[in-house]
Amino acid sequence: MKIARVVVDVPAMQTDRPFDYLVPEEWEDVIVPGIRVIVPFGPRKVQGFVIEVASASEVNKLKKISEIFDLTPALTDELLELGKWLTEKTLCFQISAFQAMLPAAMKAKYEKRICLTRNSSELPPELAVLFENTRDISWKEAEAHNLFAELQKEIKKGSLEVVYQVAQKGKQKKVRYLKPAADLEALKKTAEEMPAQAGRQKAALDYIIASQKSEISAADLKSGANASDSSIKALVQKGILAEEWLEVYRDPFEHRTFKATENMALTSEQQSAIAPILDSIEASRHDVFMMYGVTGSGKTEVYLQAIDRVMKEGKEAIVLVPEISLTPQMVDRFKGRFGSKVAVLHSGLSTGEKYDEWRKIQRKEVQLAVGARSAIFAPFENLGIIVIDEEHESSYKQEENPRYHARDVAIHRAESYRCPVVLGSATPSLESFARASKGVYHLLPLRERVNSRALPEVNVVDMREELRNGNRSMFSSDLFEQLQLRLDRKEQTVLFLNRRGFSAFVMCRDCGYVIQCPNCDISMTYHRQGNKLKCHYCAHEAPMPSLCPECSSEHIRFFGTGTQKVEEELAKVLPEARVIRMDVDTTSRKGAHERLLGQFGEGKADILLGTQMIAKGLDFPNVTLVGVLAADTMLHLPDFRAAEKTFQLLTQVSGRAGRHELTGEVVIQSYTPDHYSIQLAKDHDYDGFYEREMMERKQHAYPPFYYVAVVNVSHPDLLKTSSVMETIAQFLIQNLDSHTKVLGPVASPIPRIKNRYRYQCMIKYKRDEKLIPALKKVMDRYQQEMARDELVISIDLNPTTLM
DNA sequence: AGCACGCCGACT
DNA sequence: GTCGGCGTGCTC
Repeated sequence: MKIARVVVDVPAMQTDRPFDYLVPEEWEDVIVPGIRVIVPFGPRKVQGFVIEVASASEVNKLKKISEIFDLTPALTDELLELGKWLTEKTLCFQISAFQAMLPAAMKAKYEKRICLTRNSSELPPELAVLFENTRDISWKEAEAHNLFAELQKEIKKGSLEVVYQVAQKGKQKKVRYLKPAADLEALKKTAEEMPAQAGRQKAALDYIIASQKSEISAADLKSGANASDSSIKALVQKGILAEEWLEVYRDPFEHRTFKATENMALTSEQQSAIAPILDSIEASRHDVFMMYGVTGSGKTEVYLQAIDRVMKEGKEAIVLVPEISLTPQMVDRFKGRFGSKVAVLHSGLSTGEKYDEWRKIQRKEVQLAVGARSAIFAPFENLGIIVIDEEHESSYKQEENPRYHARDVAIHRAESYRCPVVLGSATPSLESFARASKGVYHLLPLRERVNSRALPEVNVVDMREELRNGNRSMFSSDLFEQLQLRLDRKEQTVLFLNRRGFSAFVMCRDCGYVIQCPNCDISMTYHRQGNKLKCHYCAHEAPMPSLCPECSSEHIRFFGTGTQKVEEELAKVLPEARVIRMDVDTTSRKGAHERLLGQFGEGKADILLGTQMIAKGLDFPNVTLVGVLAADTMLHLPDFRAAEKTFQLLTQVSGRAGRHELTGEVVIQSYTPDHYSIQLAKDHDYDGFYEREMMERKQHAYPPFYYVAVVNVSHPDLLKTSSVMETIAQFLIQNLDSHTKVLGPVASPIPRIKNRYRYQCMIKYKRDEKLIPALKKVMDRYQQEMARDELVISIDLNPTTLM
């Protein structure tokens, strides 16, 4: 008998290995690597992935696979290999890697039920009641009745049985279709012979005949022929129509049309950028290209034409975009060029919609997947190119296990398919640009804008100066004048507020007391709606006090600037301006994003005010002014990428102005206007920034000169946390290469979240063979404590944030 | 992760 | 004597 090696859906260190199962003979042909199965595991049943089929096992008492979950493998051989690679690269469980590669709808759902084996009359009366109308009840229901002892007795006796059900979270959507049992001619005859009182039924048949279709959905029949359920039922019962449930895709773009576009003529610069890409497509060569092009230099057109070539060769393509729901304009461009050959995967879709888009890819009904980070796992089997737009974006790094970076996954997959990867950005990450400079990646510069428009002029305003001149408002006189000017000229403005690390905290002006979350060492954020305080880390809420809890002073109020406050302020100083505010509060509802942007695009507002989410990809011709209210808020975060992130953000935001005929201007307000990241962003000088920042990184031994790994420890007890971290740090110092630096341990930048204390230590290394084994050993050493105690240890190789 | 098994304290 | 508390270890 054949043996299947199965990785079970139990994310724990002890079960992070394959278990062997017997393959029942009738399934020998179906059970192949990548198939999901249900297997008995201890007393229960769990889902598992078959990763290998063998002919012998070292274990002698094997159990049989109980059920098959897939007819076609959920994971291709390539993805199975990729999963193994992910496991090693990110130190996650194999099962977590597999699950990360599949849509959430495919995750298993478990239910424990109690089932009647014989007759309810055999049960004691208090139990018999529960099984009066049903043969099985859920365990939870039984638990609620508090009849444990009785249940246990009956289970032992055998009149009741515990069953473990395994299902999938997401379902396929099915729609009822009706099909004539005979051919059309016969149907015509049947319709004519219909008794006179069956008018509705005849109408339905006539409608089907007129439609000329061999099958018709029940919904169509109801609305088109005004047929009722009863008349349809009658026709089915008479055997005239046959009922059939067919799978349909949920279409997230049902009510959208996309304007078809054709390849555009390329500028000479675009041509020299695309030539080497086409070359490596033709030669089936794996190359990584760093397409470094200023905003408006036409990167997307290059992607589109390279993809077009790939598709003409019968191959497939993946395009990653930062967070696609933020840039409907991007979807439009791909859908416009490739129409129904595109699957879109992004967070704005429901799990069901994502599942359907994924299955289009699996069934090879599309050749292009456009999506956010996880779209990198699109189950294509003949990839011809992978494009990562805005390559520097931090959202390409997953912040939960498996902590992978989509760029690394892309390069690994492209190696297997011997196809090119194109990284595009106006502000490449230092890591990628350094590789391009060294010749590891091919640099493709696009230095001109397609429409030859000059980049917008950027003014940096020193807010300290404003304060000295007696301007205490959040708008500098320069920004205010410019705003006024746009209003007069009927042009639009984008106002950007970077809220990170700068939300509205509440402080007492008399004693300086700042209200903090009782569970987290972080100040609470003031929310205007409901006059409430909220903790952004644990969602704890508290009413806004009218007196200081510390000194009972009345002078307690909120500081800092939120978008709501800016909106109020705008209403005061520019009452005639129409403002659209975009932040978490106004965009939480589905489709709110598109709606608000649509309104702004139609000119229904003068000012678009928002947070990070408006920094990306917006392209409105009438926007001629971009204001950045506080440029330096994230400059002071404890993060070695702070300067890089600031530069990227400012450059990106500036790119929103004057993209078309009208020239644009940018006003950046800052309390540290001389910082190089701000000054160089003002001059649109990426090369200058790159050189300057590389010096900093070299001096402080940060990436790209060193790799960084961070070990995080958290526990409800402070002493426990620090002592575990200390032990780990000592162990690492003793067991790593002598060139490797172990820094810390220190308390994390946010020392406590949800009543758990947090410590971390940073490892800087160049090449250290001992690192992964040492980290594995650490996890191994603490696995028991992590399972029993509340200890959590997490490891992030190449973190993008240290918070 | 679940779940069973097993070894100690406080009860009818 | 037994019920049930949770620490320990296993799952093909």
